[in-house]
Amino acid sequence: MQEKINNLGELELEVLKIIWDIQPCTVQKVAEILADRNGYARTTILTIIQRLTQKGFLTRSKVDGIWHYQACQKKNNVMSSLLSQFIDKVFDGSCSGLLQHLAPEKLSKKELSELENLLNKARKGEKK
Amino acid sequence: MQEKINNLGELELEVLKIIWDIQPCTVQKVAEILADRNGYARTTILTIIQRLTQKGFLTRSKVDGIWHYQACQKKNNVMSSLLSQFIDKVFDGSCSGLLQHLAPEKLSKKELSELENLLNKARKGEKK
DNA sequence: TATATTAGACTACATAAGTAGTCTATCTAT
DNA sequence: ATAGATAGACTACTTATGTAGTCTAATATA
Repeated sequence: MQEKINNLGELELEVLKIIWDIQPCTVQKVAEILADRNGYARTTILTIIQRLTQKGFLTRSKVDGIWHYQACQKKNNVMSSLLSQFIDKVFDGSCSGLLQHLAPEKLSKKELSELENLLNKARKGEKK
Repeated sequence: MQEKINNLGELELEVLKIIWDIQPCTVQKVAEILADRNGYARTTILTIIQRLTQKGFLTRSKVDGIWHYQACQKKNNVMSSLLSQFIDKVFDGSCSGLLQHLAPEKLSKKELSELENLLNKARKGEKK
């Protein structure tokens, strides 16, 4: 169902996340946020956004002479895809492997109930 | 507790995994396995193993004039570290995020019981 | 011993990603 | 109209990683 997302660097992902939150938005806006957080130069963010656009993660439209960007892939899809690729690469596709390395003592209450939820959902669809 | 492992490429990890399995071993041995699987040149694997050694993942000792390699970091530690970094980077450190993206319908029976196990362990240590 | 094979060091080249500078076209305000 | 500020295109440099070749030393074999 999902396409391979092998080509998404760390900063690129960070920028993409910001855009998911505040889209539609300008380079300027994203740059401000990231400059505050990490002191990146404006043109660094510009470049990243340009690359994200090329790679098909963003679209843009001009409003009053300024480009406004929007994500054109759903956050959930991208996240799921990243996760499944990670599981493939690190745990040879086995969720087991991953699960064994999730430190139980680090899970919060909220996470615990999510876990329970996941388990229930899975049990339900089980049978076979 | 664990050091950052930011510097481990995909092929490097693949090689490291093989070495965890068959160590102590020679470049030759690893190269054979990977040549079969993916047609890599012998020297490609040599290079990867050299880099892994530099990066502190492997040690070597000469036996009859030939280098034998061994991992010097535990597989479990490396895996955990990779996972936690991934969670940091993709899900902003939240296991929740990850859990929500684990597709329940993809979990096998074995994985289900592991999940249950994890949940129990966590519940036990909960209280606070 | 001359030759073929093997192992390893070193070099090299490509691509992706991080990072940012320069230059140019606007736009805005004096 | 001119000067400073803004936005964007382009270029550039760096490091990590994938990929593999060349050259040399050592070993085995004919």
